[in-house]
Amino acid sequence: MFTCAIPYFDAAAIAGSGQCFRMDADGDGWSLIAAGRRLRVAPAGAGRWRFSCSRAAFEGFWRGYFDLDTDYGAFQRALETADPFLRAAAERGSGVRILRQEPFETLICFLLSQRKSIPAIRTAVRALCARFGAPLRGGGSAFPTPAALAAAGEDALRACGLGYRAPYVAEAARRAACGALDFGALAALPDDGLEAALRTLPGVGPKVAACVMLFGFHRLRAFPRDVWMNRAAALCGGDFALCGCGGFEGVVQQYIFCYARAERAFLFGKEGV
DNA sequence: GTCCAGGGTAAGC
DNA sequence: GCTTACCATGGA
Repeated sequence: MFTCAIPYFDAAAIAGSGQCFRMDADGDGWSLIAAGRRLRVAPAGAGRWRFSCSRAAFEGFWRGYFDLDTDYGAFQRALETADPFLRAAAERGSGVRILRQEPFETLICFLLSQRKSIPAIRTAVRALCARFGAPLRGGGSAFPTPAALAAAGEDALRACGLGYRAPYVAEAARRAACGALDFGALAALPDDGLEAALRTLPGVGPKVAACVMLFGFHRLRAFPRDVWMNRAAALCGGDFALCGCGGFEGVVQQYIFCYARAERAFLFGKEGV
């Protein structure tokens, strides 16, 4: 066990942010599996959080995973002078962090996310991990390796609820397994080069590419445009006033996403979405 | 049963 | 260039 105070960190906000799909409510906290490691996080009062790992594991892995060395206070301060909508979003979304998830897992999750609800995505990801991921001591499974998914076959992927997205996942897994898709090389590319490379994959369009860039490669300029962004932008005269947010547009997007979903009735009317 | 979901693609204009 | 059917299936 390791307990510490963390500013601008809220496990509930992260679990509901839609950037990860393996963080499950568990009693008064949350359980998750990342990079083959299991963790439970729970509030410990007064801005403190309790992690079910050693201090060494926290410092060696989870600190980076939760992006705790990035100053989100600076993002919050920069948004204090933004327009009222972005200010409200920043206040509501404070505590969200851009996780440093594995690129392959992020790619697969957002490939299968298209035209799916978040609960449905979680179900599909759970099925993939249960059938093709390596079991972990103490329960649960790691996210499947590229080789495991490449060998699965499209029918077995469909059986996990992927539907017409099964060929997309199969092809991405094949390219990753054979090395044609080299995540180390991708990480060295500038933003535009990375986006272009991702979009050579079938099933990867502007939105999925932006999600993989933001959540899998920590490119904070990426701004995924989904149905929630379009709805929210319509309330802002067509688009957001992101001037002043140069360099962390993706963080702002997460704030807007959390705000729009949490306040959907207030923002869009009770009979809307 | 109906409707929609963290979209992408290909066909048609 | 921009619009439009269509894609499978789980959840609400």
